[in-house]
Amino acid sequence: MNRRRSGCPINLTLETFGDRWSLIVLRDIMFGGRPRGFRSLLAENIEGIASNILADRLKRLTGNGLLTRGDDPGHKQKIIYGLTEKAIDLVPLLAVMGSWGLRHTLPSTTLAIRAQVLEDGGPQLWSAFMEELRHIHLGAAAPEISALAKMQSAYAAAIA
Amino acid sequence: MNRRRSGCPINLTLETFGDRWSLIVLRDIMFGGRPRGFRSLLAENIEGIASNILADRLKRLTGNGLLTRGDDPGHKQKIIYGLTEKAIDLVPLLAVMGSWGLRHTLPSTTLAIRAQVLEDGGPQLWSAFMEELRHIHLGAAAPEISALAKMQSAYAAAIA
DNA sequence: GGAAACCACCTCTAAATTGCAACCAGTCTG
DNA sequence: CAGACTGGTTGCAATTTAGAGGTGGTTTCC
Repeated sequence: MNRRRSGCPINLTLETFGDRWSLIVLRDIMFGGRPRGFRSLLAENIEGIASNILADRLKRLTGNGLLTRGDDPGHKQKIIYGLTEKAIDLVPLLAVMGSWGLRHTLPSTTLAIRAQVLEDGGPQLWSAFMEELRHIHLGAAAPEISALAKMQSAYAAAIA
Repeated sequence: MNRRRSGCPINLTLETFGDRWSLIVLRDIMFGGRPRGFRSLLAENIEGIASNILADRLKRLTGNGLLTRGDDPGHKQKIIYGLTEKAIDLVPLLAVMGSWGLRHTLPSTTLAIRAQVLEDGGPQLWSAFMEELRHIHLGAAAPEISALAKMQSAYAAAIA
């Protein structure tokens, strides 16, 4: 039972996912384009997260209402992690973090593309992306614009 | 020499201040209304930061170009920490974090006011706040609108 | 039907970080 | 010149992290 350090909303947000890995895990699920299993999250994470850290964060994030744990109908043992509305509501935060990183750090050109698309698209694209995530993770209707597709094509264009 | 985990802008941002205390320290200097000294930051921090942690974070943030260390002309020993442009550029991030905290955590009513004012004011008020911070910390001209004054009066109104 | 691959973690260990309380030397104030 | 104030530092215990390897069960392939 960890009592809260203070009732400041910024502090409470920080207490929820203000460590070096939680947002990385959320980012991977968010931009991964589908709900994800443990192995795929572990293998495809570019920062090389350790399996015990990943297990711990998935547990915490699920406990804090940011992730859902679902069964895979085709595999009794497999667990599928999906985003909740609370996590989807982090899209603006991730977008703003990406923008700051673009301006004040030296990101690799290919990995910067996603952040650049979100910055250029602005709040309107963020909303479309959130709709898309509700479609993917919560079963809502598919939106007209696919932010993920925009990022994909921007990435493909940059490589060519 | 810690080499970076990846070139993703979100990750790089996280590596810069993605721990439980860095943003708390920045928040205190940002909303404190003036450049701040060590003792004042230590004594007025509501989360009860420890002095060694504060010293470490001030060192790191200064090293990362987010804070400036200035002398106090009236006290040879005193050091005044101020924000750099890089840190002032975090206003949107803090605002968005505050908004998320308002919606998804249970902040105390008085401490939520600041976040609420920033949310209601939107990007336009954020810009005014950033101008104000440039005035306070970088010696730029004073802006017409004072976001800090808005927060103050909203706070006063809420108490009455 | 047996082997190999895949599944979500768990265990162990060492290293790093955190939190706490006490302490310090120089500086200004009454 | 005593006491309060300055920005820290030191030592220590507890927690967290990182890395390597292992576990028990499931599904797939031949």
